[in-house]
Amino acid sequence: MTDPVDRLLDAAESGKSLIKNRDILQTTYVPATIQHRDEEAKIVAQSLLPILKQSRPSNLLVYGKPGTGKTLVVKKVLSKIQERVKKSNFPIKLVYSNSIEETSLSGFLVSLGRQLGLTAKELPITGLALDEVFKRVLNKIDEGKLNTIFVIDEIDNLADLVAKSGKDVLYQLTRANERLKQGSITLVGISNTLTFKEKLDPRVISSLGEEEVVFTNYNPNQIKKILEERINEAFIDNSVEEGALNLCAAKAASVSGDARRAIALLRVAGEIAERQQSDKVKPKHVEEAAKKIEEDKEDTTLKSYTLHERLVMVAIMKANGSSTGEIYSTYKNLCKITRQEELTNRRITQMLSEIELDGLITGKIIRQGIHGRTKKHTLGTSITPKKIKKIYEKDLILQDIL
DNA sequence: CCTCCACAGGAACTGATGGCGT
DNA sequence: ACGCCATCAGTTCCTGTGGAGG
Repeated sequence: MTDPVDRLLDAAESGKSLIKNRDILQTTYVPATIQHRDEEAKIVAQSLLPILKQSRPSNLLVYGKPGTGKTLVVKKVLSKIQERVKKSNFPIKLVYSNSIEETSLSGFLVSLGRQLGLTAKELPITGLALDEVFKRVLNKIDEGKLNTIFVIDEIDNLADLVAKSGKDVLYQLTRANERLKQGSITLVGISNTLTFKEKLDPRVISSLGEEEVVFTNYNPNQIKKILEERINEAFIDNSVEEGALNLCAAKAASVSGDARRAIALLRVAGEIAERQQSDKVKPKHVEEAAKKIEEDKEDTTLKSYTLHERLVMVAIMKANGSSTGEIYSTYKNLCKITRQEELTNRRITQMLSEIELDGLITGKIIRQGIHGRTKKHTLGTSITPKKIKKIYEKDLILQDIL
């Protein structure tokens, strides 16, 4: 009469684990060599040579779709340069920031400052004028005679923030060297789109785009090779079926050529296979993994929604396939039942397009002549009413309307 | 051919929040 | 204590639009 938990743990203990080194399957893991990217790595290194020679800061722009290894290559090259330069009296300070994680310009600048060693006291998250934050960051560099390399990932996002606020932080960054008596700033911008330049101030382009590197998409064969290398290191021998490997590569390549996705898919498939006590990772595990990743993503976005976003989701669920106007009145009804103050039409329209961006619903503009123009909103195929109910059933306010 | 519907979606504003500097 | 500066969710006001129906 064993406890079910014990039984589960016993099984897990005695069961073979297919994965021998989990870290290698993390997408943040930097492999010893980055395959198929020698050319690009060389260009990156080349354009950063001036720093190594201590002559002058030089900026660089890197393009490539997500999962093409651009960030990895840049990090790799930079850490090599840093290594070489360590012994000299010209140390380099690496600062990496991913703009997608920052919702505001000051947040971005503060994260740069923090990495330079400014404490919360010296550089508070909020309360300071942008110019003041900028000044403090520059002071730190000046005082410490720091030679900094700012790696700005997803720089497109930052460019959007700049455009929205009208504060030309990027321009100031490119010109900051003129304000520094000691130390220097080198910028490495990483962008997902080739067209993002159009969004930038031409003065920024001229100094930031001195050098450019383009990372092309991986093709299925390259993805397969990348996966093979990781499999060799992370899995025990002969534990991934050829068919599963091919499916991983094919799935990732067909969507985007995104190697990160392929690796994530492989990892989850491996975990599923282990849990099922399978002795090998099989194609069906990959299928299940793809489904699970998708569902997990949906669940977390659904959970991240605010009360009114949730109300809108429920409204769409109740009036699946109807127009903005109909959804709005359904939503207003729900507000009445739950005794919430209703938001304006405009805000709901905006929420609808935000939810669409999250991929949970699809909107289709339809024109009905004299009956005007509207958008029909439909739940995504994998977003069932059942799923929404399950996730929101714990929400006390929503209980009555589910 | 013109009109006019039912919204889409941009822009500018508001008010709360929050912490700094003096 | 008070003003300043920035962010954020939300509001107000607005202009734009393709085609069915007259």
